[in-house]
Amino acid sequence: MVKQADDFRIDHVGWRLWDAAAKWKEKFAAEMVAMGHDWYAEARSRVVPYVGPKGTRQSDIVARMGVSKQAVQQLILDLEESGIVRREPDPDDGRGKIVHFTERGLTAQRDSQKAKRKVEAEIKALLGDEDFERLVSALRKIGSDA
Amino acid sequence: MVKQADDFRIDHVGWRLWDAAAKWKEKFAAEMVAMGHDWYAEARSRVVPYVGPKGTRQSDIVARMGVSKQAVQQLILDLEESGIVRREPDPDDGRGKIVHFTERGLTAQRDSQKAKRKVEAEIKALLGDEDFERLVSALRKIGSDA
DNA sequence: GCACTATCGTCAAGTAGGTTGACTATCATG
DNA sequence: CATGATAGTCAACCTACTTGACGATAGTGC
Repeated sequence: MVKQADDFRIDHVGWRLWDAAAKWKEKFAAEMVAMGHDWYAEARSRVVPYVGPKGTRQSDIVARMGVSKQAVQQLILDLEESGIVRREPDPDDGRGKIVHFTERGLTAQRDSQKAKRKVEAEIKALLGDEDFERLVSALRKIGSDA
Repeated sequence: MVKQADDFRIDHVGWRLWDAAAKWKEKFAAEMVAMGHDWYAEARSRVVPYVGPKGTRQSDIVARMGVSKQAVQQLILDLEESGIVRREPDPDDGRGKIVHFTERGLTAQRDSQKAKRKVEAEIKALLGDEDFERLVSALRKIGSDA
C-alpha cells in the first residue's frame, strides 16, 4: 500500500524538466520504432544528428558529441555493422576517416526529421503556439548557449 | 576544424528540454557537493527523495522509483555503507525492512531542500516570476501526471 | 631533410548503473 | 494448512560509457 498524500518532494522544476524531456524522448523513439528503425531506442542513434549529408570526419563527431572518442567509435562501429553508415578514408588526411550515411541511414535520418516534427506538433497542439514559443525561449535561457 | 554554420539539427524542443534538465541537475549537484555531500553526484542520491521522515519500506521505495528491486537494493546498500541510511526489520512484516535516515542522512536531505530552492531561485531570477510559472505549467502539461 | 610533437583511429581493460533469473523466508487466502 | 504471492537477497549479465596505451600519419621549427 502506497500512500499518495505523503509528499515525496519530487515535484520541482528540476524533476518537471527531466520528466518532460523523458516524455519527449519516449514519444520520439516510439515514432521511430513505428517507422521500422528499432535501433533508435539505443545509444547509437545519438550519432545520427552529427553526420552531415556529405559525410563527417569521425574526429569532428567526437569533438561535438562530448564523449570519449572510444565511445563514439563503438557507436559508429555498431551503426556500420547494421549498415546504417559506412566509413571511408579521408582523402585529405591519411589518419582520418569519414562517416557517410548508407541509403538505409539516409532514410532513417529523414524519418527522424518527420518524427521530430510530429512530436513537436503534438506539444504545440497541447500548449498552443504562444505558450510553445514561450517554453522554448525559457528553455533556451536556462540551457547552455543563449 | 569544425564549421558551426552546418546546422546539426539538434536545436529542437526535445534537445532543449534535455539540455535544461541537465543544467538543473548540474547546478543542483554542484550545490550539494559544495555543502559536503559528494555522493550526490552519484546514482544513490536518487533514493533520498523516497525516504520519508519516519522511514519507508524498501518495497515501497522500489514501487515508486520505477527500477528493479535489485537496483534499488544496491543503491540502498551503498547508502548504508556510507552511513547515510540504516535499515531495520519491519515490526509489522517479517519479510520487510524499513529504511531510515541517519543523522548524516537527515542533514543531507535538509541540504538537498536548500539546494533545490537555491537553484529554483536562480531560474526564477533568470526568467521572472511570471515566465517561471508559465514554464512549470507547460512542463506539467507535457509530463506524466496532469 | 629531419627530429619532435600533436592528432586520428584503434585495442584493451575497467566502471557505473542498471537488468533478469533463481532462491529463501515470510505472509495472506480459501 | 496447503498454496500462492510478496520482500529481500545472491549471482550473473548487459549497456554505455571511461581511462590507458599504442601505431600511423601529419604539421612544426630548425
